[in-house]
Parts: sequence; structure tokens; C-alpha cells
Amino acid sequence: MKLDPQDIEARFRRHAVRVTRQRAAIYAALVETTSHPSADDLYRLVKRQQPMMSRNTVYYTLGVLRNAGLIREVNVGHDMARYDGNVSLHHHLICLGCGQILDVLDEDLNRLQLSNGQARGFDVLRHRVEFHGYCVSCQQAERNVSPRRK
Amino acid sequence: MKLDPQDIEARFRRHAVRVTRQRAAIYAALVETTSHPSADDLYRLVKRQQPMMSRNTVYYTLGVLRNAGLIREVNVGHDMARYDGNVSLHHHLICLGCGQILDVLDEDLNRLQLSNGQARGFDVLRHRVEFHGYCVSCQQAERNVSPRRK
DNA sequence: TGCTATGTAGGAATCATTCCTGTCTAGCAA
DNA sequence: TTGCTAGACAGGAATGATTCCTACATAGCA
Ligand SMILES: [Mn+2]
Ligand SMILES: [Mn+2]
Ligand SMILES: [Zn+2]
Ligand SMILES: [Zn+2]
Repeated sequence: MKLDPQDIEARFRRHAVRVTRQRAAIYAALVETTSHPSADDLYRLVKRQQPMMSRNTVYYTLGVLRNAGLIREVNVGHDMARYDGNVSLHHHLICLGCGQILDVLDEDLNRLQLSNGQARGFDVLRHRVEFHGYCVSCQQAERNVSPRRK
Repeated sequence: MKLDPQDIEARFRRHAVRVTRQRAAIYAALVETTSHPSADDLYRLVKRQQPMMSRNTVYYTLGVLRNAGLIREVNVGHDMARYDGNVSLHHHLICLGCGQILDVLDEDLNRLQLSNGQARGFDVLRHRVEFHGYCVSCQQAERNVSPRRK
């Protein structure tokens, strides 16, 4: 989704986040993609427009935006952290081959909850569902290497 | 669950894993706890019985056992990897305060699957459900610091 | 317009994990 | 039972994503 600078500024102010050129660029990049980029992906992307951008600013800004609730962090295994500009409730479908992350929008998944017995007194704030498998092109790539499915 | 050395040896042989003193100790520690320890937790634990044990051996062994399907890796955020000696299908309840991980056994969660439209051609091999919240003692600890819920 | 709390750049530090290397040994076959 | 060899082990070095530190810059406010 394309965002103009006024929208970004308004969102930042609504969440008490100071408006800077660096933050606007990082946030815009994140909202305008569906690829769930890593901090370093964003660093390289934004550095093209702002060559002085430091890697530290990307990490710091992602922390600020996350704490403000403007973005989400998505964790896949122990690879680099991935970020999501879409904060509406949704889940993910992850390719074990190439690492791509696709959104899964499913109200039934959003409504999952533990029974009282299962929750063991926890105050459960949220849940996460991940589906893991191989995307179409990774399935084909594997077929080229070994004749049959692993 | 308590395992005797013969059981461990039999399981290793069934999965074509070479039997060594180090591996048996690491695997036994993992199966006999429900705490989902990290590699370093296991290192410190097993080092008490085998002072020569190297941290590298723990990592190497955990990799071997994981590839053999004898243990699972559980990832919580980007903290250290956590390991699980229980490979039967189940999910997890995680405390955001102290990091403890409890098992969730629920056949309905085990059966979740994506519709064809949602799967986008993926070959989906498995899924994971995590519930995040605060355990009883972390809820109390927080109450001691600030008068009301965050 | 000036003050000050906050943000930024750049470099150093951290630390879980992986890599490397020289022994050692489990498992197999003669 | 013995000897061979692929694989395992210990210890230390290297890696790399992330965090920490510090001096300078600036957003937001009065
Ligand atoms: Mn998403
Ligand atoms: Mn478990
Ligand atoms: Zn793929
Ligand atoms: Zn807790």
C-alpha cells in the first residue's frame, strides 16, 4: 500500500513517535512491501535514498516503531528478525527453502484460544500460527536435484 | 520421563545415530525434563557428569538428534534456541516475562490446515501454534512493581 | 528563536552459534 | 579379536546479527 508523507506524519504523531526523515523512509518501505524484510534488507533499501543512513538507526527505529505498535516483528527460526508493516491480526505461511513469508488471513485462526485448563493461569495476550512448507519454485528446484520428493 | 541406557541406545540405533556417552547424556537430559532447555542449559547440566564435555559437542549433537527426528527445536522470538525431547505433535504456551515454555496438547490445534486457496501452491509440511502471555508468578511480579496492569 | 530531550552516525563490543583442526573412537569387516 | 576409517570430540578461533557507546545534530515545544 502506497502512503504519502502526510499519512506517515499523522500516524507517527498519533502514536507519539517523533517525525524524522529516516523514520519516515523506513516505515514507508515497510508498509509498501509485502515481503516481511529483515533489518538489513531495509537498511540496504533505504540507504539508496539516504546514503548517510546508519544500520544502527534502522535497528533503533524498528524498535521505536515496534514499541509504538506501528509495526510487528516476525520471527522465523533463528534467522534474522523480519518485520511486518501490517499490524492487523493475521498469520504466516513460510517457505523452508527460500525463506519467503506470505500472509494468511483467516478469521478462524484469529479466534483460536486455550481452554481454562490448558491456560494454567496464564494471562494470554496473543497467539501466533505459522505454516511451514515449500513454495512452488522451491518444490521445482528440489525436483531438479533429486528425482523424487525427499 | 525416565529412560534407561538400553532404551536410549535402541532409539539411537533405530535412527542410525552412533551411540556415544556424550550423546546419551544430552538426549537423556532433554527427554527427562519438560523445561525446553537451551543448548547452554544442557551444556551446564551435562557438564556436571562429564566435565570434559565441550559446548561444541552439545551444539553438534543437538544438530544430529534434530536431523534424526529424535528431538525438536523450539524457537521463541530471537532468544537462544530451545530444545524439546518430546517429538509428538503438540504446541506451546510461552511466558513473555520469564521465558518458560509449557506444552499444549490439543487435537484440534494439531489438525489445523490451510484451504487450497490459502496455501498458494505450497507443500505444507507442518504448522506451529504458540500462545504468548504472562504466567501466574510473572503476573504477580508485575503487580508488585506497578499498581495496575500495563 | 533557543533549549533540551531525543535521534543519528559510526565504530566498538557482545555473544550465541558455527567453523576449523588435530586427536579419538564406534561400528564394521576380516 | 583386531585394525580401519568415517564420523565424533575438545578446544579455540571466527562469524555475524544485534546492541552498546559517544559525540554531534535536530524535532518539538515554550
Ligand atoms: Mn504479515
Ligand atoms: Mn514441548
Ligand atoms: Zn521457496
Ligand atoms: Zn513467567
